[in-house]
Amino acid sequence: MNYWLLKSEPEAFSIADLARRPRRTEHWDGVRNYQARNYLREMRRGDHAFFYHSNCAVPGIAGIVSIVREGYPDFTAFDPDDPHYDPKSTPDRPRWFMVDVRHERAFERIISLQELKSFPALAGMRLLARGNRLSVMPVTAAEWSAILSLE
DNA sequence: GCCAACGTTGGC
DNA sequence: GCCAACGTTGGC
Repeated sequence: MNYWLLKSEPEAFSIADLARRPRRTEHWDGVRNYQARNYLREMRRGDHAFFYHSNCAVPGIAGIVSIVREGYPDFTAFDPDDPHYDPKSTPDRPRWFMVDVRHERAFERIISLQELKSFPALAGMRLLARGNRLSVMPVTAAEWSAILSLE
């Protein structure tokens, strides 16, 4: 099993929103960055991911989701009315992909970015790299368990 | 709201 | 293929 981190602005879609979806499952759409897209396509059913809240009062990790459907074309790219519309992505030649994620659990508290930064075991974490803007990224098994120990 | 960092676009 | 201009991300 591999580990990942997925960013979302909670004002747009939070971990609580995911918990309220039917079967606590939703597609993870709107990724429009090639590196992030490639990571989405590497995800396998049963992989786990942290749900990270970005661009909000207390940015940090809010809980855990699992991958329940592997990469398939992101249909929001085909919709001219969608904010993530991309005319260069077509059903015949889809450029962007998404996965389906299921809510596993929300943490009792947000493990804040500030706290992650202060934890030496996480010094090399991709999320904390200078200037990092990726919204989908891998997490190592060591980082995963270190973060769980902070909970 | 500011702005640093980064990715993408497009002229050449 | 270079690189300036532009748009976006996301912490603060």
